[in-house]
Order: sequence, then structure tokens, then C-alpha cells
Amino acid sequence: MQETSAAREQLLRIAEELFSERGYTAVTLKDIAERLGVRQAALYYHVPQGKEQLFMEVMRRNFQRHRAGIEQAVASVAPNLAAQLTAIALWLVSQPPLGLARLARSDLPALSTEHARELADLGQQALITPLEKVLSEAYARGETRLLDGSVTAAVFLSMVDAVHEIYHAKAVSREVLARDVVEMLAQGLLRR
Amino acid sequence: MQETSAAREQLLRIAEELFSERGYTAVTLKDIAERLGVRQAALYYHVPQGKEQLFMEVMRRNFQRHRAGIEQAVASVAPNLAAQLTAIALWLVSQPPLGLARLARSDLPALSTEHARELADLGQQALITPLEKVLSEAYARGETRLLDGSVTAAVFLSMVDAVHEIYHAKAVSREVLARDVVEMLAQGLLRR
DNA sequence: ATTATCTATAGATCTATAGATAATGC
DNA sequence: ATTATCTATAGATCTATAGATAATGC
Repeated sequence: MQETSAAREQLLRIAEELFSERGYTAVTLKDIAERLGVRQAALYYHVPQGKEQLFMEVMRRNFQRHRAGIEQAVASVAPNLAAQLTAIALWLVSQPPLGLARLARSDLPALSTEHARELADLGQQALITPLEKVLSEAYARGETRLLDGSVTAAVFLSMVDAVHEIYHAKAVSREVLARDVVEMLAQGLLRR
Repeated sequence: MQETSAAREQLLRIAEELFSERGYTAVTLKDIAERLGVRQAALYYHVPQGKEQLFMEVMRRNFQRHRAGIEQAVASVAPNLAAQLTAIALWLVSQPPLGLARLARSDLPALSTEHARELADLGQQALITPLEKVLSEAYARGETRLLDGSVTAAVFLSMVDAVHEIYHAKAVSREVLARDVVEMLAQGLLRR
């Protein structure tokens, strides 16, 4: 692991904000340096291998944080699907947007194949696998119909990610939107 | 309207494929020219104002086609929410991925403010508004609980878009995934 | 001596323009 | 004459490297 100074920490924080917002290809090192208030070349002191290394470090932390955040969210509520999905959704909307579709379609193709594979794996482990677990346990408790876990997990993540988009246009907090979206998925649109 | 030749038509088709897959910033004119089998400079014969114009023309058509496709999908089935959403979903997964989140967060910021606004408006008219109509009519028929139409519309679109992602990883057709996703949303995950 | 920046710049890539060329249609 | 390409290249931008400078910590 790379040793870490306050300045380096700050760089990773800013880089995560920008990469999460606009993605790997749309963000330049100059954009990041400007936000930090330094010259573009100064970034290379902290990240000698350049932009791709910076993105990889940011994403590794990002997924690691999500793995912990989701685990914590699930453990903090009763073993009940709606409660656990709500807790996960609230965690996710408290963080920068995931943008998994953009990551897969725009960002990963711009990286080396090894790095692309690594991030795909980390995303799987941090996000899909924990959700599959929550879903399969809910099924075992008799809460849900039979579902394909990985499909449901991916759909859930994309719904929650949409909250970040909707939030820009609506005068409602992300928390309220997150709860609405989870209820929508859990209960369904149709009257019963 | 620009006059249109077979070669120009072909260019717009290829450009739409690439832009839909990787987004505005990640696709270069050279990428498009290579797929077409011509030199990068040759594109300027068909699109004298360059990359941004090309993207705008591609997206205008794209949204126009979706407006017609969704209208047609809705009209082709019984006035029943599940049926209409399924028809819309099947239409959407038969087309290149929308990637609305990437459009909003990565692509629009790279365009002039006028063009960004135009595409945001066209997306609203082509996708959100028709879905809101379908939802509010279903509510009027007593089929659904009370919902926020624009939130539900945005969530639906992001779920359906996720099908393109999931499809890469699963040995299931987009059509089957689309039906599963709509049923998931209509019925909800929980047993009743 | 180490840490964290800076200036300057090379090299690559990307968009866009200018002018030449070849094929087809009148 | 028009259509559709080409080669060549200017200009802008982006990543990355080299070497200088200033501040702090021993």
C-alpha cells in the first residue's frame, strides 16, 4: 500500500468527486489539479504512474468503502428485506454516484485489460455479491418470490443510482427518493 | 433539415452505435472514421461543423425514433400498465442503450449550453413525458397506487437500461430480461 | 534530506481546415 | 459540375518527464 500524506489524501478525495461525477475519460488531470489549486504536473509527485493509477486507486478505495458501507447497512437493521434494501439505498445515496453503466461501457474500455478486469471483479465483490446474499436470505425466510439474484441486484443498483439524477430535477431529498424507490421495487407499482 | 445521401446515412448509423456504446467524450472522430473505412478528415464533408454537430444530429434522430417507438409500443397493446410497460421495455432493449445517466453527467457538460439544454428537453419529451402519461392513465384506471410520475419514469428507464449491462454477463436474451424487469417493477419483489 | 510544489517542454492525440484527386452524372 | 474521398498539416489539448525552487524537519 502507498504511504499517505494529507496532500495525497486530499488529491484522492477531489479525484473521486470528479471521476464519480463525469467519469474517467471526461475528467482531465488539469481539471483535478485546478480543483486542488495546484499545477497539473504536481499530481505526478503523488501518483507517479499517472492518470490510470490515480483512477485505479480512487476506484479501489471506492469499492472497498462500499463493501464496508453495505455490510454495515445490512447489519444495522432487522433481517427484513425492505429494511435492508432501504439501509443499503440510504448508504448509496449518501455517497457519490456509482455510475456502473458508464464505468462498464465508457471507463473500463479506456483502461488496460488487467485494470479493467480488476475493477469489474471489485465491483462484483463489493456490490453484487452482498446484494445477492441479502436477496437469497430474504427468499429463504419466505419474504420474496423466486428471483434471479444477480439480475435483481443489478437492477436495484441502477434504480438507486437514478436517484442522483432525479435529485437534480426535483425538490426532494435523496433520502426521501431512496425510500420511495425501494418501496417501489419491494411493493411494486400495481395495487394489491 | 440536412439533405441526406447513403454515405451520410451510414455515417450517422455508425456514429450512433459508437456514441451509444461509449458516450460522447470517449469516442473520437478517428474511431468513427475507422469503422466507416475512411479517413478522419472525410467526416467533415458530411458534417462540416464537426464532432458536436455529429453528436447532436445523432441524438436528435435517436430521441425522435424513441418518441415514435414508444408511442407505437403503447398503442400496440391493451390499455393495461404491465402490458404497456412491457411493450416499451421491449422496444427500448431492441435499440442501442440509452445511457441517460452518462448523457446527463458526462456528455452534456462537454457540449455548449444551448445544445445541452436542447438534448435535455428532447430526452424529457421523447421518454419521460410519454411514460408519465402511461402511468397517470393507469392510475386513473385504478391499476396503481399513487406514484410520482416523473420519478417512476426515470426509475423505469434506468432499470431497462440496466438490461443492456446484464445481458453481457448472462446467457439470457434481452427480451426475457426486459420482461423480468418489468414484472419485477410491476409486481414488486415481495410475496403477496 | 525530504516533501511538495513549480516552470518548461516533449510527445501523443484530437479536432478542424486547405487543397488535391478521382469518379460519376450532365 | 458535383460528390466523396484523400494527403498534409495547423492548432489545441492532454499526459508525462526533467530539472529547479522553496519550505520544513533533522
